[in-house]
Order: sequence, then structure tokens, then C-alpha cells
Amino acid sequence: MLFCGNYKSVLDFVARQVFDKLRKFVSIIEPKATEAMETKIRNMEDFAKASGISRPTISKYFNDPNAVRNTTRERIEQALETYDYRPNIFAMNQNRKLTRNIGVVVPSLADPFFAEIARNVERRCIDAGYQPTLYSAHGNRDQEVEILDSLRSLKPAGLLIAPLGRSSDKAMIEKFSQKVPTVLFDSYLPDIGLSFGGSDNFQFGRLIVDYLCRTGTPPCFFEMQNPSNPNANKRRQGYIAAMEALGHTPQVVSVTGEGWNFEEIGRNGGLEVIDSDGFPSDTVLCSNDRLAIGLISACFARKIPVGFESDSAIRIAGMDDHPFSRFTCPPLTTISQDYEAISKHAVETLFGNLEGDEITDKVVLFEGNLIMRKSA
Amino acid sequence: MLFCGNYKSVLDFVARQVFDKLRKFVSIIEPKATEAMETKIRNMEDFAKASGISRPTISKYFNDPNAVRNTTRERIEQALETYDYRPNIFAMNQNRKLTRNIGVVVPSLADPFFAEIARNVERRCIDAGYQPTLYSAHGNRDQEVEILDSLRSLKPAGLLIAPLGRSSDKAMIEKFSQKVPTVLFDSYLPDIGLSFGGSDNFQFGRLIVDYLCRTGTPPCFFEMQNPSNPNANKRRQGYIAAMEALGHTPQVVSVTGEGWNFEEIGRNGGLEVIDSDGFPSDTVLCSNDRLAIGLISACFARKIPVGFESDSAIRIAGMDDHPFSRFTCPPLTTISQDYEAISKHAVETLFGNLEGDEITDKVVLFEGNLIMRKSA
DNA sequence: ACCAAAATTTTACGCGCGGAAACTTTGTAG
DNA sequence: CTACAAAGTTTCCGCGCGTAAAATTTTGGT
Repeated sequence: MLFCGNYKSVLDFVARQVFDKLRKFVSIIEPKATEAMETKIRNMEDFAKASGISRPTISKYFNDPNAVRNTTRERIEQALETYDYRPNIFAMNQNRKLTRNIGVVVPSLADPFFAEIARNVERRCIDAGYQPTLYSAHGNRDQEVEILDSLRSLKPAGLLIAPLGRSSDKAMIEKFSQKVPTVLFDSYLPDIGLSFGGSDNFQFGRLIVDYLCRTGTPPCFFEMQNPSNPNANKRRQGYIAAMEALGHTPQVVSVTGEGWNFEEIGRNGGLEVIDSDGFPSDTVLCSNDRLAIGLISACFARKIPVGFESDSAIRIAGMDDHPFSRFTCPPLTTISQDYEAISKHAVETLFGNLEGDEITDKVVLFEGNLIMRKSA
Repeated sequence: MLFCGNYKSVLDFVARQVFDKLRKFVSIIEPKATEAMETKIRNMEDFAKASGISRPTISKYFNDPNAVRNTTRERIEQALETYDYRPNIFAMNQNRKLTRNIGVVVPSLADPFFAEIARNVERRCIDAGYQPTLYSAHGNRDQEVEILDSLRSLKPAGLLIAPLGRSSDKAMIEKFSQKVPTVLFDSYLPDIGLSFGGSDNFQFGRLIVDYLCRTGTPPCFFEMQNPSNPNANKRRQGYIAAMEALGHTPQVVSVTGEGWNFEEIGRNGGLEVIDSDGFPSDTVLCSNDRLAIGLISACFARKIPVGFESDSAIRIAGMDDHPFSRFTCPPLTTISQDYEAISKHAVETLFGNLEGDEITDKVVLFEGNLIMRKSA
């Protein structure tokens, strides 16, 4: 017999011959083989040895499975199933300039709206092969700063942040965004980050004012005096513009209150208004659903029937399509935010940029949809 | 002049003399000094050099600030302010057997109850000098498994988990808890983890049944047919025991529904019951507040007035003191869970154990308080 | 069957820190 | 002042992996 070819193919050939000869003993051999498999894989080197592939190649595979040849990838993935090895993420991230960590920051997780959008964003990050870590500023400027501060040491590949808004430390966020690719969502901060994606809050006003005027008395606008969220201002402006376009006089009712307990503020503010002069219109458009929930609660307390039916005394509408707004009494008419579109924009813009795409739009606004329920 | 003492004290002496001579130039020197300070501290070695303390001591300080002498700690902390260096957490955790990472896992962040308790737990971890990372299983068994799986690679010092409950992969959690100190909260899994702390759901039933019976018709019990959370069973049992103790016949109304959309389930189930035979009592105790919110919504849809007043047709009570339950129409009478006590127990038990304390109680139950509002 | 291009292997170094060992300085007590 | 334990310093090694360069092998197409 003549051996031709490189030593590897010769070895392959010999190995196959030997294995065929030994096949009848396979039942005896196998227990030993599994025993050998049990030898703990402690690091990439062990795994490389066990899988018969060099460590640098394994390393390449974990950084990008497509960076290795198909056949190699298959061999690695097969070995991976056998030995269930996973690289030490601390050692990985130590030398890598760019980790696959993504910081996800929202102003308040106690607000189901943000909980929902955070969930959506999180899922998308994981699906894209990144590792999101979720943070909530709990409505607090210092905590937002603290989060960014501790985020630095995670060397994140990117940041997806819904800023607190007015109370954010904009300089801090801007500084951070210059080091780490950052995409904003929900709440806009001028000239910060790669891009911003959120709802067209101005359009919200037009949409719902049109509807409310078409079906009854033109609405007044119910809001917090010093809204922490810039969206509230856009919404007020949208309301005013829409009213004026229709030839009505805008009427804004501002109530005091600090912080993020919007339901509480809406309720207390509502009670105050009701107990003094009352609302200037029998239709109240609230700056957001949570205020509306509080206001509905206040109306109930004062036995004022809410709804669009003839036996009702007041119509109330909100904005956001908060997860709970369909369970208020009556269910809340509102404008839905496009959760999916917003989270999709944020994630895809960030990852697109990380992979070299150009940013096409600095600001992307998504339209809301009118959700008609019983309250207005 | 004669120099006596070791070379360090001599140097110190000389340095002080030199410095005093140069004091008048301090305004000239300082810019240079700050310039020197700007020399980027890239690692612990640089920082050690800059602060004039050896690297191993710096290392000790970061692992436990109390492990170094007071004067040394002050010097380090002063240098820390000057140079704002922070150790590379990846390099730190690579060699340390025990990180300061704490995994915090809740079944669903979209539920404000868990959002709230998670916030509480998070805060306590940070205050204790640990680094919590928050995860939500989103009501999904696979995601819970996935979280624990990816948590492994973070080498967490401990795990604080509110399991999904019935649908949890108990074997997985148990296996995990044998490697990582684990404390359960909210939802009990027998014989898993160091300790469990949660509400005494059995007592909830007694408390509210007593109240409802004292003030009106004995309640029926409204629940999901296959509650994913074991607390629901305890609550039913508590209801039944309390009713029997008072000589009443317990009546349980179970509605179908899967998942974590409790409001939806409560609403649909409520509509179904109302539209067929109606509830067996004019007082309905709901297994949790979210079901109650759904039921109130159903009653409103059918124009059934809810409340304890004479013009009402049905009384509804819940359990949890959900953040929104005070804004329902009418505000929901319920049993409050002791968020503070539960999170405190979880955190303190875990950290106590990490620092060598013995576990005193495997199971700790906290009593709820009756929150009387208008709904019952 | 041959050859250039692509992929893999070999070899070697470094990241930033933890931690051990042997030694020196410091603080405190007798 | 001496003695001694505690704290700090020096020196060294290793963790698990990224990454670069050079050598080698494999691949795909002619």
C-alpha cells in the first residue's frame, strides 16, 4: 500500500482503518469515551484540545461564528454540544475593546409603559446576539447619573436610553454618548446621541383633538405644571395647534405636582379642579394615560359619570395606550404609542451603526393611533 | 543637622522642608500639578504609583476598604478623588472566586408589584456594596431558565429570585442554588435555596374574610383555574379555612385563562360569570388585585355598581395592594403585602449568609394588612 | 494536478488584576 | 527601649482570553 497526500489525510485514513477494525469493541470503548468526555473543560484551551481545533480559531468562532469556515463551525458546534463549554465572559471582555454589552436605561420601571418597551428592547438585543442589561433611574436624576457612571466600567458596545427628560444631566449623557454609541428613545434631547426615535407627540394632539371635536365638545387640556418629560410639552403644543386649526380656543389646565406619581397627581389635581371651578369643558384631554387614570378616579370619587354616552357628564381621553388603560372604568380612549416601532428603531439603529451603517435620520417620529374606548 | 531614623522618615522630613520653601510658588506649581494629574491612570499600577501606595494594598482596599489601616484608606480615597480611577471590573472578576454581583430575578417586570419590589431589592443591594443585575422572566419558563443559564457566567455571589412558581424549572433552580447562595422571595419552592421570605398568604384569607363577613355577606372566592403562582393556592386555602371557621360555606369561582395577563383574565372571566349564573354571593374576594381590576372593569361594562354603599350591587376585594389598586373605581379594598419586609429579609438573609451568618429560618412569612377602601 | 487565496495552526505576548511568599515598616504594649 | 503583631512593600506567578505574525494546510477553480 502506498500512502499519498499530506500527513493529515494519511492520518485520517489510518484512523478510519483502525476504527473499522475496532468497531466490534465499540460497546466496550464507548463508556471510556464518555468518561473521557467528563474531563472538565476549564478553559478555551481545554476545549480546543477536546474538539481538535486550535484555540485562536475557537476564539474567532466565539467572536463571530461566521468568521470561520462552515465545516469548522459545524465541528465546533458539535463539540459544544458534547462538552457544554462557555467562554469566561470576564476574560473575554478584558481585552476586547468592544464588548457585546448593551446598556438599556429607562426612567422608571414602575411605569408599565417603560416596563413593556424595555422588555421589547431587551428581546431584540438578545436576538441580535448582544447582552442587554436593564437599568431604571427610578425617576431620579442622581440615579440616572449613577447608572451611566457604573455603566462605564462595563465597556458597553452601546447604550439605549430613554432619558428622564428635563431633569436629566444632559451634559453627562452627552459626554457618555461621545464615548459610547448611544440611541435615545421616548424622550428627546437635542443633539445627543446617534439618533432619536419616539412618538410624534405633536401629531397625537391633532389626532385626538380632531376626534373629540368631531364627536362632542372641544376638549380642554389637563397636564402637570412642570412636566419632567419633554413629550408633555410637545403634546400641549399639538393640542393647541389642533384646537386653533379647528377654530377653537385652547384651554390648558395645569396642576401642581412633582415626581412620577402621575396617577396621584392626576387624582389630586382633578379633585382640586372639580371642587373649585370645574373644568372649562365637559371634555378633558389628559397629557398622558396615567394622569387620566387619576382623573377618572377623581371623577368617580365625586360621582361624576365619565364617558361619551348621554348619561355621562364628562369625557376623558389620554395618550399612551398604557397597558392598564383598557381596564379603567370606563375604558380609556387614548392614542397608542407604537412600542414595536420605537424599540425596533432604537435597536436597529444602534446595531446598524455598530456594524458600520451610516445613520440616516437623526430624529425619527412614529405616529400614534387613535384607540377608541368608552371614556370619550 | 543630623538625620536619624529610617530613610522614609528622613525623606518625609526633607520633602516637607522642600515643600515649605516652595510654598510661595504654589500658584505656579499647581497648574503643572494638575497637568501631571491628567496623565491618564490606565490601571491599578499607575494609580498605585500616583498615590504612592503599593498595588497589592490598593487591591486590598478595593476588595474591602476596611482591610487597610485608616490612614492608608484616607490616602487612597484622597488619591481617588484626584484621579478618579476605577478598577477594571472584568479583570477583577476574572480571578476572584467570588464576585460582588447579585442576580435579581422576578417573574414579570410588567407587573408593577414586581417592579416595585425589584426596585426595593436593588436599592438594598447597592447600599450593601453589591452590584445587582435585574432580570425578568416575562412570565416564561424558558426565559427563566435562560436567565439562570447566562447568570452562571457572571459568577454571581448570590441570587435573589422570585420564581415563576408552578411553571418554574425547579430542578434547574435547585441545581443553581446549590452552586450559588440563593434566597427565594414571593413564591415558595420547597427545599430550594437558603431561605424563603414572603407574605403569609394563608393569613390574607383570614384577615379579609373576617372583615367582609363582619360588614356584609360572606364572600365567594374568584380565581384563575390554574394559577401559575403557588401563592394563589395558599390564598384559596386561607379563604376556605376562614369561611369554615366562621360557619360559612366556601364558594370558589374559577375562571380559565393562561399566562400573566391577569386583568384580561379577570375581566373576561368576570363577564362570563356575570352573563351566566352570576356570582354566588354579592361579595367577591379576588385571588389578587389584578384579577380584581379586571373584574371591576367587567362590572362596569355590565353597569353593576361596585362598592359597599347601599346603592351598590356587588362588593369586590383583592389581595396585594397593587400600586394601581387605589386608583380603581371604586378604590380597591385589599390586603397589603409588606414590600419592605420581604425585600429586607431577602437581602439581609443573603448577605448575612455570604458574610458567614447562620441561616436561622428557612421560611419567613410576613403578615399583610387590611387596606380598607371603597370597593368593599 | 497545480496554484493562488483563504483558512487554520503555531507561537508568543499582553491585558489588569488577585493572591501568595518573604521581607520591611509601623503602631502598640510591656 | 524592646518586642511583637499588624499592616504595607516587593516580587512573582497565573487567570482565560484577545490578538498579532509567521508557518502551514486546505480550498476552490482552472
